[in-house]
Amino acid sequence: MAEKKKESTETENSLKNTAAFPNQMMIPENSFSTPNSLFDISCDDEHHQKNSFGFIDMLSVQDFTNPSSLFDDFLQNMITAPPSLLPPTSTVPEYSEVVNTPVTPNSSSMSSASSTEAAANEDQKKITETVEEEDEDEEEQDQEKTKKQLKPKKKNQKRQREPRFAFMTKSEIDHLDDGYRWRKYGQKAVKNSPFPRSYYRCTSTACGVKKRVERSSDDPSIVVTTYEGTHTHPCPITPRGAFGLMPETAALGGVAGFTGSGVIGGGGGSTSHFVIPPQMFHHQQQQQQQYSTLPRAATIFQQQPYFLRNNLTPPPPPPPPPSPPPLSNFSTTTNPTFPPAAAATLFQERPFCPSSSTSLLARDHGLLQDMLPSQMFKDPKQE
DNA sequence: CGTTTTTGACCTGCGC
DNA sequence: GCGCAGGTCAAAAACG
Repeated sequence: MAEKKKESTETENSLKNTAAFPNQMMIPENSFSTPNSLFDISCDDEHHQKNSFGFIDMLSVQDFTNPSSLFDDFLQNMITAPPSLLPPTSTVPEYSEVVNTPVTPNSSSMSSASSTEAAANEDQKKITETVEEEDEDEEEQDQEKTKKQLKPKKKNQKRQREPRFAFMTKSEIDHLDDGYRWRKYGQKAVKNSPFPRSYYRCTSTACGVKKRVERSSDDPSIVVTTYEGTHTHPCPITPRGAFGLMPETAALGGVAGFTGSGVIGGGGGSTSHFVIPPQMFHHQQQQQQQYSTLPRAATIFQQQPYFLRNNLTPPPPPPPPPSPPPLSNFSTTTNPTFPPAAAATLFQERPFCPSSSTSLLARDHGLLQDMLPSQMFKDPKQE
């Protein structure tokens, strides 16, 4: 009810504006419309070189220094990765992001992971500088929070930032159901955008995960969701089957509730594809093996196209396939019993696959077959 | 009646 | 120091 009210008002707003996410890019809808493009990009050497850390690049400006975050392993990989695999920072826009697989006009979606906005990036930089201080202050700050209403905060205490993870979703629904329960605690008008930004907090006690939801002023149909923090509890919605891993992975360190790239089908005809860095995902996979007896989830990453990260003009999209399986279709229809909004189809990025694409593909196939249409796994070259 | 949303006020950080 | 913008709080209202 209330949500619908809000929805309607924001939808109204959405008709008016443009221009709030200059740093965010959309990918042409057909750029990933085929399995071919979906899976081949990651193995392209040139792309590989430049794209391997696309997501990482983006996250590198995030608060991966937070020792309690799932970015720990991720960061380790970052640090230990051969320098040659790390793209020169100068070539990577600060606000790059991953966008993938938009599908249908109404239910198409895209994901992005980024620090989302200039402010966020600034924050992250500051975080990096002050992370040690923050670590020490964490407990103190919790106490501080309780007092803060009545007493002024310490001036020298910088606000703690959790790792952020943002993605864009093409959806009519602002607040996508990701399986967790959120309580709205604030709403603010955003400068240069007619759309308000909503602030949500995980309702679980002791779980400080926050979520910001705002609608892109560039494209009102796009909802930008920014997660901040790490869930410390299982997902309250525990769908059976492949998606059962969601709560676990989330509890094990998935940023703010989703475990990787995936598809969220909003109840109202929206889907969201989101992506996490491969290292992160591998970490989670390992964790899953340790903790989970549930079926594997489909796990596919999608490599981020170079042009997306570097603000380049996208190359002409590949010719449309004879009958490309609409990604949105499988994401919203292949698991009818699963809460659509909580569904997650994971896309695995494969930055380190120059010579092992076959085995990786095979592995992915095993993971993917849980939920992707069989034609999705056909080797494009065999077609 | 418990939970969630709304909303104005307040706080903080930053740029000028 | 001041103003602005983002973020948060909490009382009140709405909802189930």
